[in-house]
Amino acid sequence: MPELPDLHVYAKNLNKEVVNKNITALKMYYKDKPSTYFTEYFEKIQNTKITEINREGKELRFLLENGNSFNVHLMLNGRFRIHKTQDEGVISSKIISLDFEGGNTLTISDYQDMAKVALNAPKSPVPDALSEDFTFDYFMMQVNLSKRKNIKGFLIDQHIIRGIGNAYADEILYEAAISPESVTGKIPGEKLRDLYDTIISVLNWAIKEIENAAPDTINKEIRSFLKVHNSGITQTAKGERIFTGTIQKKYTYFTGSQITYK
DNA sequence: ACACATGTTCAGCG
DNA sequence: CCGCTGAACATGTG
Repeated sequence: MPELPDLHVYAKNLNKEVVNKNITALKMYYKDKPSTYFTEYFEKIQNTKITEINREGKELRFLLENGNSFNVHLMLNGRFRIHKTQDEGVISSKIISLDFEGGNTLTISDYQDMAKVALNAPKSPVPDALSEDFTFDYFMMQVNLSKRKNIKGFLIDQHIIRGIGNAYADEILYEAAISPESVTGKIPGEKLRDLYDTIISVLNWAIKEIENAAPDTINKEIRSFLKVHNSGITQTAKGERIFTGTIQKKYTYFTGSQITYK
């Protein structure tokens, strides 16, 4: 559920809660895996400290004082919680927990069991949408490699750009006035420049909105400020009627003011 | 009570 | 090879 802006805020707030506290115990709750599968995790994550939590695409990377790291991907329904260690029994669908000195525990839970943890994951070569590596030249190179691809499919493809999901793809395309049914290679050059700039501005705008609405959150879904991808409204602030439909297998919100290039 | 919400991987088709 | 489609995962929130 969370996308780049949500995860950005979660990472910032998790830093405030768990950095520089000794990890006294690691607990892993995976089913269908022998306990030896996780021996390495226990060796490398316990009795050290988290020094920094960074967001990379839709994952958070936890850097440890002993030089190791682990990545967390929440997938559709994963959730971070911080609670008293003694309250672990009331949390259901646990994936992994880290107990900290002082009596708090960070738990990642997921009722679908899809959230992923990866020890010492290699850095992805694909640029994050808000990283310096995501340049206009890179963006145009990828456009030229995917000329026949649907533009919404292009934006949410994590092998092209990391971090954009279903909701923000709709917001970006609305703001850039490009229909989600457009074909990437048919969009004119100046609109591609707009689109590139809009990706960055919409994501940064959303981070600010979420920080204002929920300054300390590590798991809330703030979506009510979205201009089109919003089930609570039937028209935009400009009075455009909002249509919905399935595009690229994803439930999509759009308006008639967005131009289709195909 | 019920609509709505999301990401990834893999197999298969044209 | 490229791009699209469906299946599977399963329940919380308002």
